[in-house]
Amino acid sequence: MSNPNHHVPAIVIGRLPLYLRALTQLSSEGRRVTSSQELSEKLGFSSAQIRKDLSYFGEFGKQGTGYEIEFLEKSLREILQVHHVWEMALVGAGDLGHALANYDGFEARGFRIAAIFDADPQKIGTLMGEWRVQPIEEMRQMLRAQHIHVAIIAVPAAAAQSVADELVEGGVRAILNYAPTTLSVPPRVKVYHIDPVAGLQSMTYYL
Amino acid sequence: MSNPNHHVPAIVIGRLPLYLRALTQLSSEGRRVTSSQELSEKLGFSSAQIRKDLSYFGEFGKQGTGYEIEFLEKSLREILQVHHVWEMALVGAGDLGHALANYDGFEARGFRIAAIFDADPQKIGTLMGEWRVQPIEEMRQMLRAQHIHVAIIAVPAAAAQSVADELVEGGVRAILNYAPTTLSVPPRVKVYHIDPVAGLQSMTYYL
DNA sequence: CCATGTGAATACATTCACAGCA
DNA sequence: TGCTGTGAATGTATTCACATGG
Repeated sequence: MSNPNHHVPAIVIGRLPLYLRALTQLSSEGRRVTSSQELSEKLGFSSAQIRKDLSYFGEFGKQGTGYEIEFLEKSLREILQVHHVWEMALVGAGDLGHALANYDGFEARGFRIAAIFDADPQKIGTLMGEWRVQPIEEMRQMLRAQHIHVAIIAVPAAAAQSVADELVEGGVRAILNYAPTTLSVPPRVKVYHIDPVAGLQSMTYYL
Repeated sequence: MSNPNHHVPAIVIGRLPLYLRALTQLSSEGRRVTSSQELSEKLGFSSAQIRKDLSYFGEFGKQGTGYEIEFLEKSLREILQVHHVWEMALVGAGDLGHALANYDGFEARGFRIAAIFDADPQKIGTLMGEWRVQPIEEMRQMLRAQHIHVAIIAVPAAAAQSVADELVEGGVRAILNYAPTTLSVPPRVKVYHIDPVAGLQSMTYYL
């Protein structure tokens, strides 16, 4: 199947960033060509799965040879739309917000923090990394003015839903949610939830 | 199926922490009883799925009534083995490590940081939250001495694999990995990987 | 000959729909 | 009656295995 106009399962989309990450690592090691077999070993998915996943989007490999790393990397970046950089709003200037503001891994992978917001008057106007913390009251209009469509929620659980509502009002369509609570948003808005404790709990089951 | 000695799919285990989180929220609101329907609305899974997931472990509800929240909460905590608190090692005293050290959401959900390690001589001996940063050279024996089986990796990608190797040597069997790289560990060791950028990339696909 | 790309087969997960019981 | 618990039915995902072509 090489018709890109076909429905691609969400679970496949979720693996593409991992393929991309592995390819970037390989190319940083100076490698030029790889195979579904090698990626399989690095990532822990079967080689057949990798080939099938890629086949949803076209034919990227050469039979008998494998995949040209740079080409596949570029293709995946375009598929995931991270060939250009997305400006993000970061909401929450606590410890987590601070760590995210200082994280240097965003830009190379397609994201950049454009503004930081918080509700606490004590924090507004202070510097966090290279940004000055903005009042959340101004968030909606700034999102609109700067055409920001991606945001990170790093506020306590109790505040997360109202922040999400504001983000949606401001035109945000992708939310990375660090608050340990389920958000309700319109269907056009995507939410990716990060809950480290849930991850830990699902491991202790096996201990 | 009410025989607990049956194989439970990993995907089911992964949802239990979310059920638990929702139940804790409900009970903190003073609620005593809930239903698969209500949990379904709060969490976005179908009610049939919630009932079937729970049925792997026994019968927790009353027909015609629903689930007694406190009882189901307690049962899930026991299934996930978070009815007692796990001591954790945190490796990496950077910004992320700092945020994790100050995070107050671990303890109520079954985890506590017991020690923080770093390789940077500048950081060793300094205070981070309530902990003094320990040299990574001493990590292995401290893990053994304190019977620590759970750890968090919050170091740069380049250092993550060697940290993981040390953790495994020290007897750790569950690793929460924040480094953007795949770890290779023996099969008895569980790894839960957190990659916020991968989450963002899987959302921008849809924008 | 080697590794891709892919239909077909298998395995797994979710939903349906209803019997059974408070 | 109302909601659980669960076999059966359906729907999805993964793996198999091989034709294809560099």
